[in-house]
Formats: sequence, C-alpha cells, structure tokens
Amino acid sequence: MNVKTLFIVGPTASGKTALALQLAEELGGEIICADSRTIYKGLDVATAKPSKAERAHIAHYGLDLISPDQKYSAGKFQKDARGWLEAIHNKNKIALVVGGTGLYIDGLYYNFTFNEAYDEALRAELESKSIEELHDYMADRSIALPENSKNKRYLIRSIERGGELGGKGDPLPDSLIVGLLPEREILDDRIRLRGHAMIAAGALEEAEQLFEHYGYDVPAASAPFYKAFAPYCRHEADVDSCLERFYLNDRQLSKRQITWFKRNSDIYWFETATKASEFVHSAIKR
RNA sequence: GCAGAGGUAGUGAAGCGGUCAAACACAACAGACUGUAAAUCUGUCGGCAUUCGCCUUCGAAGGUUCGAAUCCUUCCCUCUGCA
Repeated sequence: MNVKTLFIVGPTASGKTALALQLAEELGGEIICADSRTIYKGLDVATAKPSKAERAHIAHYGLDLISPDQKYSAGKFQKDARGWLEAIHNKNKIALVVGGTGLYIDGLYYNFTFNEAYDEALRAELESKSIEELHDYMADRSIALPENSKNKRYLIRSIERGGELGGKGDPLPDSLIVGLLPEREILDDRIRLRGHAMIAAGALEEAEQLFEHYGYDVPAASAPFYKAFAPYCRHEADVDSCLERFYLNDRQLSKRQITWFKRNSDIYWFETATKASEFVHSAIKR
C-alpha cells in the first residue's frame, strides 16, 4: 500500500521515539511529534524529548515551538501539522507522526473540525459559576449537555461552541496507524528506569529553572515530572517521595492514554517495537 | 514492670450504643474526552447476587443490651512517658 503518513501512538514510555527514529531512518522519513509537552522550549529532559543528535540526524517537527508560559492547543497543532505534512510529502518522504497526545493525533487523523470561538470575558464569568448554575444556564439556552456533564471545563467549552459538536471526517488518506503497547509490568519498569535516567540527566535542575523563571502555574508545569517535583523544589519533600509520585503520575497518564487509543479501531497494536517495525515494513511493501 | 495512647476495609484516617458495609483522602479498576489534553472529569471500589436483597467484617475471645466498630472483662500486638 502507498503509505505517506505513518502514525505511531501509544502510552508514555512505550518506546515510540526509538521506533520512530529507526523507521524514519529505514524508510527515509521525517518525524512530526504529536506531543503536548515537547512543544516547550527548554524542557528537554523531563519531557523525554528526542536528543539534539537524533534531531540532527532526522528532521523533527513540532518541537520547541513556544516558551513554557505560553498556550498551545489541539487546533493549532492540527493546523501546524498539516503544514509540516505537506512539506514532508513535497520532498517525497514519509511523514511519521509520533506521540501520545490522543487529541492531537485524532484531530489530525480524523480531520476534526475544531472551533476556537471563545470570549475571555464570558469564560471568566462562566468559570465563576457552579456546575448546577452552568446546567441551568445551558438549559435556558437549549444547549445540550456534553457527555462529561460534571466536568466544568467541558461545560464551558460546550457553551462557547454554542452546543455544537465538532465534526469528524474521514481518516487521513494514505496513512497507517500503529500502536505500541507493552505489557503493563514492562511499561511500569520502563517508567521507573526512565525516571532514574531523567534525574541523572539533569531533570531536577531543569524543573528548578522552569519554576524559577516561570513559576509553578504555567501551562508547561502540569506535566507529570514537574508536578511531582514541585514540592521538592519548594523544599517541602525529599527526592525519593517525589520520584514515587512521578512514577504514579506517569502510570496514571499511561492508563488514560491507553483508554483513549483503544477507541480507535484503525490502530494496529504491537507489544514490541520489533514486531511493529516488521509489520510496517511488510505493510509498506504490499 | 508501672503510666498513658492506640489497633477500623489495599493504605492513611473518621466514627465512639441504633439512621454503619462503615465518612473522607489516596491507591486500584473501568470509562469519558473535538482549540487547556502529560490536561480535565465520571463511575466502581468487603463478598455474593448485580433489581429487591443476602452474607461476612471494625486486633482475638467472651460478656452486657431488643440492638455494639462504639460499653465491660480477659488476652494478643504497636507506640510514647516513667522505670
């Protein structure tokens, strides 16, 4: 089959990056990172961003887009990624879209119609309301409740969209989507190993700098590592307890990612990178 | 050895005669997700039945009571103070 775009998805620490680099090399492709954390400049270690050397070797898109105090979004990613996709395809290369941010992946893969409409003042007003008040507000305006009817953030978004649901289109043409899913135990081990490696590589210093320059509440600080180590940087907890917290955060994240991706029946799942890689090669040959 | 404090569901921790299968938090498990998504939120969470409901629990064994996680007795552990 004619594969122009290869998606590689899966939970954190499943080995997506290594697989992507290998396949990009073998297939002559370039990599688009669909990851809501590696977009931040200066946060390299704790976000498990591909290294400088790796990026010098294979072209990467979607990295270091903004500073830690700036906002990004799934819609922006979709727009950006379409541009990168075109650039890669124009070179007659395969694009490898790699990441664990489900909404970014789906937005691109299913051609979501995002709706960015939102009014700063209205949002502030809505945020001051309770869940019940928001329900009433919506009932008054005949705006249907979203599935997550107890999630304030979703209620507000529903109102901002005027109750309209976004559109979902056909899957991106000429694309193949592969998922990496090691057994739970192996994934846990990998998360722990990676945690140690991150600390050794200076993730703590990175976190301290992030907090020092931007504070504790910026968008970038919500990632598992920074969230877990904020108490340490404030001298409220020791490294070991924060590290345990980090493993937990990452495990819980991986669980949510798996839940998200399970819904996509187009994904071909593999336990190991080796199997995934074999499959991709044979699928492309066909 | 004496004097205190305590032993509650996976963990922490409420409850201190009935409305207790037992608050709450965390963990766990399942799920949702369309411009914050590594975010945010929901459900379940002793066992069985999974509709009514039934059964076994609050260190152990007895006892008081119509009724006990809650009161009494003894015993077993843990921590603190004095020795």
